[in-house]
Amino acid sequence: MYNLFFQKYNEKVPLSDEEQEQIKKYLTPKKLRKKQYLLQEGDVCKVIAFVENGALREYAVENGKEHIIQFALEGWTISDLFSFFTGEPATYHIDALEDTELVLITKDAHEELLKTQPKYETYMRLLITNAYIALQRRLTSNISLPIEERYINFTEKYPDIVQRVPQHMIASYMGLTPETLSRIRKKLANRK
Amino acid sequence: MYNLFFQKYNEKVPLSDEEQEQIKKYLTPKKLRKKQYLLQEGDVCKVIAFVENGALREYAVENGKEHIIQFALEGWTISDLFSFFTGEPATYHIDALEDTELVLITKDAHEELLKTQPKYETYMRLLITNAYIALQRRLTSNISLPIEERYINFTEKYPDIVQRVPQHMIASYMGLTPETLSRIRKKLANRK
DNA sequence: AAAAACCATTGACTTTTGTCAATGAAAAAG
DNA sequence: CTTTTTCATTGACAAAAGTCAATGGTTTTT
Repeated sequence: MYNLFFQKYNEKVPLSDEEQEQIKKYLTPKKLRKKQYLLQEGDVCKVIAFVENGALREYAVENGKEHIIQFALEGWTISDLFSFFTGEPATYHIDALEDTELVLITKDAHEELLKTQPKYETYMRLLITNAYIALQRRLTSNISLPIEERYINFTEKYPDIVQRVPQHMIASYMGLTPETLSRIRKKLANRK
Repeated sequence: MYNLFFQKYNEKVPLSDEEQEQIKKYLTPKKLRKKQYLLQEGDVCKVIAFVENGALREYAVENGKEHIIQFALEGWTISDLFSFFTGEPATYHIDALEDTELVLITKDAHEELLKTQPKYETYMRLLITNAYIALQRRLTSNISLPIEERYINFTEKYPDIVQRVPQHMIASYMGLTPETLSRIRKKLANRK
């Protein structure tokens, strides 16, 4: 059940068996059906979710339109960290794009782990550092690259997302309309 | 010299006087003249820099054009974290927009502090968490809000940047040409 | 198995943004 | 103090992206 979670954890911070057992006590498994919400805007985000299996999206709704800010496939972590840390209402929705298995760290578990498990703080620090770096690179390519390049980079970096997620959601993630993305794909196909 | 640095540090993680003295040993002060580089693309980023005084920008160059990805005024922290943590060549430039006073944490200092000062890891974790949340909100508004709103939000959130930084740099930060930003400002002025 | 919902593509048209060039004002350099 | 350099604005035009509407093919639901 927690295989992938601990595999990724150990890649960042090697754990002894005892430490692993200790941490396991604080984890909560959860299954989500396709289209089911993990978080709705306005609710307080009470968990950090690790994806063992399946796919999720995180998105904001503005003027009735959905703007996807993140996907999460197996091995990824997803949450509304602002809401999680401040206790303020969430500004994002998170829901499942496929039937999904999650490992949840609740806020209480998070705080206990920080107190009792020094390696958990290191894990969190590295997790967020990596997320920050990835986000900064995404923002940079958003600002500085032409859309064709951005789409090519995306398909090369996340071929699994391209396969499993509808194109209009990828358009949303890139800040485009579905029509525009469709036309860009056509242009790229003709290049060859 | 390190006043603001420790003020911000204590806001995140309260320190005893001894801890503060201990940390001080690892810090390096540095002054930068306007237009001077802290980091050039291709070099390895060896420091995390805290701004005691002055202003910096971090930017990528693509097709001969500068794309600003971050500003840093006093109280802010700036670095190319990807390069800093991996030792790979930096993909960004950082230079001073005004004469600037910095507090540097070198890579060696960083690693020593992590080993010897538990509160330093907490400080880093919180620092990066906040940076991540801010970046995610910026990306969200980039994708989901019309440019007028984005500019208004920017001026409300960072009035000091608007005052101290040339407009064409703010345009760059927003992913626009200077002409477009100028027209947006005109449109907003006429609204009233 | 049939009906409904979802999805990608395309065309015609509108709106937004970028590009190029010119101007005048302000700031920096000598 | 004078000369450059930098900067913001504007106009005319080109390119890019969005909007609306329609089509046909999938997939999902019943």
